[in-house]
Amino acid sequence: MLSGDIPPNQTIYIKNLNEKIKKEELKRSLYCLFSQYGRILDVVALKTPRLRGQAWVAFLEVASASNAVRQMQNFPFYDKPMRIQYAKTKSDCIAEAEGTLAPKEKKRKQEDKAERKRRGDEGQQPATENGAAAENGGRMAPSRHGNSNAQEAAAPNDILFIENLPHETTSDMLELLFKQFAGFREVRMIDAKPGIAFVEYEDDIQSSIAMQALQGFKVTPQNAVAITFAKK
DNA sequence: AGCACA
Repeated sequence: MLSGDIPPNQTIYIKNLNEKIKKEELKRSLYCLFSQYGRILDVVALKTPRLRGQAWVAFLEVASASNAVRQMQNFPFYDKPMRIQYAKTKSDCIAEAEGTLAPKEKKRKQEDKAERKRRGDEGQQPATENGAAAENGGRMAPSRHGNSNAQEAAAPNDILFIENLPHETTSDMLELLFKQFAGFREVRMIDAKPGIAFVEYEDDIQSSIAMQALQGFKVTPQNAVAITFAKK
């Protein structure tokens, strides 16, 4: 398989990320970029020597991860093509949601060994863990509009396709809305096709961020816009 | 290249 013989997983593992990007920004951008494929439970990125340039994005559904692996393969992100695979193991946030989060003793492997070596080592005791603590603080908030796209998702595009607009909408109105996001280029509408529009950005990262931010935005109480990438 | 959850 292209995905390198790793079985499907709700979490994707991304490598070849630009290591110059700060951790928080990287996580936010990954969240924006990938939330088009479905609900994201968590984004993990560490800057330790062994883990920099890599990240994990945990989805609620495996189908989302599968679409992401295919569609975003080699996507140029901060000038470097992303290499995406399924993660090899289950994310803690998912185990936690399933109620199967392992007690946190056997977690570290290398550090564990190092520590044992350092302190002459003794027998291990199965310390009973308190499984009742339900804390999910500090995690990234899930997307408000659950995007359960279990099927095909359009490939990223610097042009967005906007639907469900009121027929009175003008391109000036849309420009007001979309130009608040970086990289905005222009709005295009077609007289013969009311209710839709195309909005162009400088690149697909910018357009993704705008999409994420404005997805489901209510232009009127009856008109929550639906945004997808335009077909190439 | 590198598969974690501080």
